[in-house]
Amino acid sequence: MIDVVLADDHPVVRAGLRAVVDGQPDMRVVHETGTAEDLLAWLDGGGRADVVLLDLRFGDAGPGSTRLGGAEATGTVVHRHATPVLVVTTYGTDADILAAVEAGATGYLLKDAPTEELARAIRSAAAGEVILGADVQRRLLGRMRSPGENLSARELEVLRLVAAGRSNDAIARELFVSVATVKSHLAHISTKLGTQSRTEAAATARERGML
Amino acid sequence: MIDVVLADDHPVVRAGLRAVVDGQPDMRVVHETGTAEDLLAWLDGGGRADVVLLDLRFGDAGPGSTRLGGAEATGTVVHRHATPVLVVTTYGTDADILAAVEAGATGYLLKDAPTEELARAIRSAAAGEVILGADVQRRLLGRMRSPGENLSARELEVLRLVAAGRSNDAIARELFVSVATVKSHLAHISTKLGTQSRTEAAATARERGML
DNA sequence: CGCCGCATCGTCCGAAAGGTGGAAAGGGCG
DNA sequence: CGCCCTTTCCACCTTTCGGACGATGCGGCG
Repeated sequence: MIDVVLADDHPVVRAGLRAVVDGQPDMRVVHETGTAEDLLAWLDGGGRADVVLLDLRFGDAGPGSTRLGGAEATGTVVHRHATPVLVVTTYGTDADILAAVEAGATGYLLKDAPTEELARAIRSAAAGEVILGADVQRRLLGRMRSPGENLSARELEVLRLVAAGRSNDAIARELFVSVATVKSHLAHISTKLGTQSRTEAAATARERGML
Repeated sequence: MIDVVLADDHPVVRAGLRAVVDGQPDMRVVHETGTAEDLLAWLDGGGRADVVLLDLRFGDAGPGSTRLGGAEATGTVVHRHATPVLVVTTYGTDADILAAVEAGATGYLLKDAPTEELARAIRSAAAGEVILGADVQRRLLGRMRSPGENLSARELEVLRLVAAGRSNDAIARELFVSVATVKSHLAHISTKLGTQSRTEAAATARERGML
């Protein structure tokens, strides 16, 4: 019997995951929670599980929230409790997936995966295997080819303003530097991202979840 | 007894909605589907329902897909079958909500709404009342102030490509028109959106969920 | 029928952005 | 101590954009 913990802040999705798990003869839900804190408290309090199903977008509500994110929760669960974490989320940007995998997630699935694939993934995770959905793997491979993300803090700052639609001049005034500096940063950014223009750089940044 | 139809392309979410509905003594699921076409076919074939729970992001997969979107499906269901549609979706941009409401949706909820609120919304929808979540109402009010979105189909097409980082020249070749036309469209777009540059227009478009 | 919105194209010109090739100052590291 | 990276800045030049006109044809609407 595989003991599963559900960690998702959407009640509906939680109910759906429960329905899938309960529909399998060889697994059951032993705990269900809507916050990362609660999940960790339960595990710290002696809770035992074979697999944790976790929404990566845990606590995504506000920018000022001090709540734990899905990636941090994943890392803590994996390292402190040696429990496999299967990340199940709705939309997956490249950065999301990478963050989950780097945090030690055992698997990554999108919520539109068929229930049968989900059940298989849970069994694999419980057995310690690393499972990534076919589309996820494709994304990761495409992602690896492009070196990306060696951007310095300053460059990222500039890139963010570019993606917000500011002109070089506006960015220069906002960062208290000259236009030449902004252009210089932008040139470096485009080199690192392999883009041809500011707009393309902004689009790429968004696509990779770097904003 | 309230007869409910589930229309969502995420199996997990569908299972969750079913669990919520089945947990209520006064309602039941009479049909469940993952595509808008199937939903319409079922209704056209004589299927009767008191409420349709529908994911707005129906068939959001590819740009080249000929599948029906959630908004179109909503409009068809409401007008052809006089059945209340309760839109339940994960992330709701202003444009999404507006599209749903304009298409005639009876209600709009986010998936992170508590199950009890969802059940209440279903009863309200079945009774013909229009129910919008508190946060949704707040968004709508803020949305009304900005004029926006009188963009023509062609202009939107151009805007999408701009947001994807294409140059005017690339867009012109992609749409089989001259660069002058692209610039003309772009000028109109910036006038309508009140933006000063292509990048700002792209940023605004994203913010308003027009992509 | 005229008017308006839409889509298409054109020219001209100035402004913005991008590319090239520097340079200088500071920090970190072997 | 040199070496590299980051950040800052400069000048020069080319490409691209954006604004300001105008012009055509089409379709809907009163």
